[in-house]
Amino acid sequence: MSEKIATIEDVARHAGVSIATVSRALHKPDVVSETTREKVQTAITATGYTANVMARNLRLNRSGMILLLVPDIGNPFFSAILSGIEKGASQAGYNVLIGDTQNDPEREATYAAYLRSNQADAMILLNGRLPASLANAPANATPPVVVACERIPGCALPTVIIDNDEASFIANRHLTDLGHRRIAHVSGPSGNILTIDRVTGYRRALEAAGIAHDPSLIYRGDFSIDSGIAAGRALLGDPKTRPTAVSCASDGMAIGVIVAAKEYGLRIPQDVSVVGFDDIPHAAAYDPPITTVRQPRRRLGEQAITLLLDRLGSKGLHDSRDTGPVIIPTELIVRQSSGPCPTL
Amino acid sequence: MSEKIATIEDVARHAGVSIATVSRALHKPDVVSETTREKVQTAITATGYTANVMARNLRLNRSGMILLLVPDIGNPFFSAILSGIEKGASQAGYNVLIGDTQNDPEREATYAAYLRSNQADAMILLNGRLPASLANAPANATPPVVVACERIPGCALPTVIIDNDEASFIANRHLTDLGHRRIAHVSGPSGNILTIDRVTGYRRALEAAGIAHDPSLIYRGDFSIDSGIAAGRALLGDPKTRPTAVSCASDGMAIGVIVAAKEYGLRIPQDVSVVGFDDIPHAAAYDPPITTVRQPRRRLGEQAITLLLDRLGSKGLHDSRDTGPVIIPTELIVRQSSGPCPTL
DNA sequence: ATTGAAAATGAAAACGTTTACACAGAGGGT
DNA sequence: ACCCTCTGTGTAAACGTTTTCATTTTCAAT
Repeated sequence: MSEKIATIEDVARHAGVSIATVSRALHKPDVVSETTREKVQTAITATGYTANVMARNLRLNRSGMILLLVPDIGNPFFSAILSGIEKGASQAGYNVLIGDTQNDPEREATYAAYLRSNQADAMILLNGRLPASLANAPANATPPVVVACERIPGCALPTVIIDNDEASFIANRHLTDLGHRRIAHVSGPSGNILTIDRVTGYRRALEAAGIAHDPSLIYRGDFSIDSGIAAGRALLGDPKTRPTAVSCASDGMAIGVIVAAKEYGLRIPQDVSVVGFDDIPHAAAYDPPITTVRQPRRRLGEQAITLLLDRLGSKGLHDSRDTGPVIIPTELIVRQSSGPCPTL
Repeated sequence: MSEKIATIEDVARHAGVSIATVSRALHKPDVVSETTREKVQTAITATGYTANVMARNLRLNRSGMILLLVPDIGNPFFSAILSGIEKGASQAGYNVLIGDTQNDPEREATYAAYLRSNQADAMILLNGRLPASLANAPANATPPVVVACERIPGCALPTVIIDNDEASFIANRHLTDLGHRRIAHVSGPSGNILTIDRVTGYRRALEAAGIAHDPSLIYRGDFSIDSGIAAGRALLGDPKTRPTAVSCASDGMAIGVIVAAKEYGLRIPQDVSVVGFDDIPHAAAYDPPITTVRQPRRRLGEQAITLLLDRLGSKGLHDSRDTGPVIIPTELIVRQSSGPCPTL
């Protein structure tokens, strides 16, 4: 009595037609006669038939799966991006398989192999590193891969990013505009392209204001709250060398810097201004609300999947002559963690 | 010159053996002779062969996919749970397909159909609702489904949860122990089982302290920061009726309540104590650091996948006589948002 | 009636695997 | 020499679809 699952053959037998007709009734209804279509329809409901997707995919040589490589699902930063991608993908009939790479190149390679083994039709990279198997792709037929979130230097794949350099420039210019001249920067981990671009923007802004670069004012964090606390303690401990403003490469680190500042009894923004990056939901609810660069993460995800679907839609030869990356605009959100430079 | 992908047949031809032997060399190495194994091995590297997973899955009638239904990927609350599940699944050779249901029963049904159509071997429910197709499953052979995060009343499926009632009881007893007698509760949306259980714990704690229940002290939120702000404004506006403590069903709402309290110039915890729920990373870095119930989310995910893999491992008949849900212990983390009841 | 095109259907090949079955050769015991 | 067991391999059948191609049916125009 073990409920065997119905196959297309069961439907065919039940409807008194061939399996080919059943298949056609489902996928090319216009080519099959009204009456048979109905017979098939009733047979389907009678048997409770659901097409075996794997068999179909084998035949069609596709998987209906889009592979999404993220460095860490646990990081809420990616949540909204995922959400945007998932929405677009499911509208187009694709499923999104999320691969958590933990920044491990081996895991990245494992997942990238899914493309070859037909487990995925396409891939979106959120982790800013190109799996080795893609690195030496022929230039005239790029694989169906889109890079999002972090640009990969020297990589011709379609890319969607924000202009980190410019966004950081604007955030730091906001501080120089407020009269600050001793401005520290808490960056991301070294090697990270985000880190590099945001440091560049920071330095450009200071230079534009005629401020000499002081390497001791750059603290290397890792985007986490804890590293922000460490940065704050390191930068704000000595009243003699203390900057009057700190720009951070993430909101989490900005929060950490503020926590450390409060430990020293410093008031934000009267004694020290702090700006963050990303505009996570908690930035607005913090005390004080944090001035930050809003990064439209959902939009970024949507753009990425749009780019990919375009790519998949137009089957055929694909030139890697890239039209340049798609740039999602950012916005400086001024809240109360930044204010005029205190007069000494 | 379009790089055709190598099949098992290419390997066989290249190695001068049959495809059966190639397959065996890969999956049952002990049954094939040393020399042929080597020949096959070199042939594989020579051709760059990767097995077509879809063909294998069709043959084996499995998908290697575990479907994970979440109400909203965009919600960082789930991030750590996902992460725990993903870890366990990938160790066992499964992939995790995340289905974002947006709390839409139709989408839930769509995804649940994946089980029938062989797109997924098993399912984990994080959304606290049983898709209709599973509701009337035969009692002696439950489908390979595990419920996590929210228990589903009257559902015999394997379940892993925290004891929300008891956790909420302990959080609120913490407040009564501090001498508070007028304690408000900011709950989740109505109908939600988490809401119900946490309200129950709240009421039990007050009752245990001999405090009469006052329905006007329960405010219905939706777990978000904004709803917490609204709750705070509603509860703390009138000095005459103001509670001295507020317990919240999420950390986000606790943050919102604190934001509102500060608007009224109230000090935390001198004027009003606030406790949260979940222990999200931001709870510890808030000002003041928030007393809350730590929910080991990663552990919860790990338990869920463990349960599921057990279930998958022991193929055969499965009795739905449930051994009762697995309960993950919680922990009250006392920080500085809660303190003694102010003497009037 | 006959023809011929158009419409509807069925038979069978393919997609790339795994595996049940059969079979050949190699020893080892009588 | 014979039989018997092992070991290693190949043949071919499945898995459930989609689709090409050929065939049948329909039906309007002669």
